[in-house]
Amino acid sequence: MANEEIPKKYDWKESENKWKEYWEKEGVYKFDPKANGDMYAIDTPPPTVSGKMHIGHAFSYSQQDFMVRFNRMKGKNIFYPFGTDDNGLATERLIEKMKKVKSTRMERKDFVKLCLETLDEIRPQYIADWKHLGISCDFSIFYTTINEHCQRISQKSFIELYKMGREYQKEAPTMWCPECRTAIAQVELQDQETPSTFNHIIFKLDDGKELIIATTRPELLPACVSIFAHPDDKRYKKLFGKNARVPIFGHEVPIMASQKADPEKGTGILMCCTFGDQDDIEHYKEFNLPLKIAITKDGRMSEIAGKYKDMPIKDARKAIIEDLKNEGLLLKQEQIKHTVNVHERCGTEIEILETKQWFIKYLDLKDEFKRIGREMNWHPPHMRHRYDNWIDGLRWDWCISRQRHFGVPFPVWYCKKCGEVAVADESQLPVDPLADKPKKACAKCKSNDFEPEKDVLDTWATSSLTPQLATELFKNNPVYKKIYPMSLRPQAHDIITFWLFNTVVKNYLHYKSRPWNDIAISGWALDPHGKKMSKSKGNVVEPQAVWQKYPVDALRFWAGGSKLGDDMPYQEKDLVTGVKTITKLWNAARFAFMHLGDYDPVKHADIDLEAYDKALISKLNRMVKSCTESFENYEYSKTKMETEKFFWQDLCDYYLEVSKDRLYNPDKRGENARRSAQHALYRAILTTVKLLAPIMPYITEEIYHTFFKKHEKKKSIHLSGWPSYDENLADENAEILGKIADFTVEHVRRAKSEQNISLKEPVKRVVVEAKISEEDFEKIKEDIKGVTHAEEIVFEAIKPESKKDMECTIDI
RNA sequence: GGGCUCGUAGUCUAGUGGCUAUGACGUCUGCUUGACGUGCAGGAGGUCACCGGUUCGAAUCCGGUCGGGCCCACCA
Repeated sequence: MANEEIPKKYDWKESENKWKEYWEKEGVYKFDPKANGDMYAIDTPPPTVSGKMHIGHAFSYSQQDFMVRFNRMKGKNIFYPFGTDDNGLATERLIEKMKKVKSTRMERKDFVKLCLETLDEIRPQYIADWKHLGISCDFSIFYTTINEHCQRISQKSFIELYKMGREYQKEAPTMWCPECRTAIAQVELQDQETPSTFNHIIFKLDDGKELIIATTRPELLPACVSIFAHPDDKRYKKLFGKNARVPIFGHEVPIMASQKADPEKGTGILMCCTFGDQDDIEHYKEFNLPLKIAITKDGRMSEIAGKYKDMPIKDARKAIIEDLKNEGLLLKQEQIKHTVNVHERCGTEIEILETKQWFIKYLDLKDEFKRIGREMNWHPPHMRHRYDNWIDGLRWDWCISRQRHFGVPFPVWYCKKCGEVAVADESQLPVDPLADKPKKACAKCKSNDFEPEKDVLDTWATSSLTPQLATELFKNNPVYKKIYPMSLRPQAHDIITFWLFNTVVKNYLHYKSRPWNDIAISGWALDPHGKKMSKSKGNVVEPQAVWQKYPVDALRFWAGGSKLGDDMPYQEKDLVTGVKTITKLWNAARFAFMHLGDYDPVKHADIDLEAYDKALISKLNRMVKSCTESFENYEYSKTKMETEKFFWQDLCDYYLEVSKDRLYNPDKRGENARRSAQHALYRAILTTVKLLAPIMPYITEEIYHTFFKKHEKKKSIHLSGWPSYDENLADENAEILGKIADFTVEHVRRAKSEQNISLKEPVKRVVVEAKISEEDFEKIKEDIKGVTHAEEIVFEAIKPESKKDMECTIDI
């Protein structure tokens, strides 16, 4: 391109649209199953299609993309699929709202169909945000966690684990959300601090004596089945074996001893209800207590609550407290704050109900899961502790059935005659038992009369299969074997216990192997004050609004500023810095090419370099080495920092200024001096742009095409190869000379600044003292003279034994 | 209560034993330097949370204290 055609300003909006389209049209990120090079396969997190991309997504997806782009430039064969997560409650709610329907009033098949159709409509717009962010996925390797492909894999997984004996169905106390009316798993619990009242309630003994029990949940009184105190508690020892009468409800319950009772807590004596908490379940099992259910699946009082029947839990609590007061059975009330478990989707306090559910048995495998955890490389390493910590705290088998309408159906029927479980045949997957029939008669009694399972699978039972959902798209291709285990699982730290752990579980159960080699855990984007963003606080920043105002590259540049795993405050000023860097890159490249003229990197490859240029190339070469190492270690922020510093300080502030004399005045300095500068400029700008390409894909592509493509010939900078370290370019001596030159320039600049005079003003005399030979100094003398506009430069050698290394005196 | 993690100029941040503690933003003073004023040059600004220890030497290692964050547990 001729100089006059190069625009003075970089138009980022135009550039973004142009390259986004070009990358797609040219298949720059297309996976090639036949390509050479080591495989680098990414288990891309499928974002929930029912939401909008938020700044946290922009943050963490940018970070994973840096690493992918680096590996692509390194020549690896990139398998980078994209999926959307549209399974589960979030989608169900969205479709109900959008289409004004109630899923429960529709046939499951019809509702699922409506979901799939609606999702197909809204998905392209949603994915467009990810494309705009510059994520270099091959978007044609695509799955949605609810489509037929995924349903088939998910159901197949269920069938396999069932046949292995890892899945069982059981009537058991289960965590239940009365709002969503479904069983949930331990991982879906969330803590919430809630104000509550500690009620001291009077129970009567046979002999008329009173027993004071403190509880926050008096509505569970009808479900009270026993009373416990610590075996050594002197206050209650004599009561063991006796009965107490439950106030209002009047039934008698035994008073027993339990190690779990804490004499220090409350009144030291507690009531056991079926069920209020974990301990109740354990007491229920240990003492073989009766089952009294006070709460129904929709969060109301059951029949045993008598006159409180059908009341919502909280109303019943109030009414019972009122009645206790009236009967003089409420001794006192204390206001307390305590944390309760709520359902993470809806914030409703969970209940423990006895229901029939499907479970994956895995508590016996804790050590194996931890072993697999140690087999993988965690970045940063300490994130593995969260994983171990979670496994240590696991107390429930994985409940995988949900009493919902939308999701992957259980491929299961029950024989009406004998109750035997019939699982679907693999050939009929995906299957909906509500509409389809088993292929064979009942294995036990040969009956053909079946009852379908209505429940759907937990959404995590499917999303824990993302390595399979993606790789099985290439099941019939020889490359299939090379993709698994995948190279990388990138994700944020909040779902280590959900997605990451569950994926390890499924992959272990199916293959006894780890799903990935590396794990990269991103942090969160925080508000400018380091606080978590949330809609209720009103401090949410939308990436769509950001890239209206700033280039996407600037947003990614910000995301590249934090170490992997660290949270990062979002500050608009960081975007401004990004914009400045983009402008500076554009201008520096423009400057370089204004002066490159007929320079040809191939034809002029054997140029005899000037000392100052050798210094630059040597430094650049060292930087390539350390940037590569940083990237290989997932430390993209180090690469960014180092490159940025080199570019801004070494290259722009010093090199470009020093080289001007040679570029503008070839008559004075000679043809070789000019060619040498051209060579250094070409290499330095190209290398810098390549090092920043993973972080800022748009501006670097623009610069590559505008200036370098005619020489470099690759169709994209992102396929142009990562710069390689060349030992032969290391030149320690040249770097020392470079340092002396820069030191001198700095001193002259300071002297001029102190005198408030322009940098282009000449100075009379500069005396440089350094520990080099006169001969070596001659190699940089003209460069120093050119940039400082010194009329006279005098050199004095410092003796090797002297303490100081260099000195500079200026005579203005 | 347990695990992990962090505490560095007004703000964000680099730095895991060794020159005068890094960079950016902000601030102050200059400079219309033939790429860029979205720029250039220069300056001011820090008891590296606190206490103690190891060491010739500590922001960095060890112990403790205080404070923030995340996860888990408890929820009588």
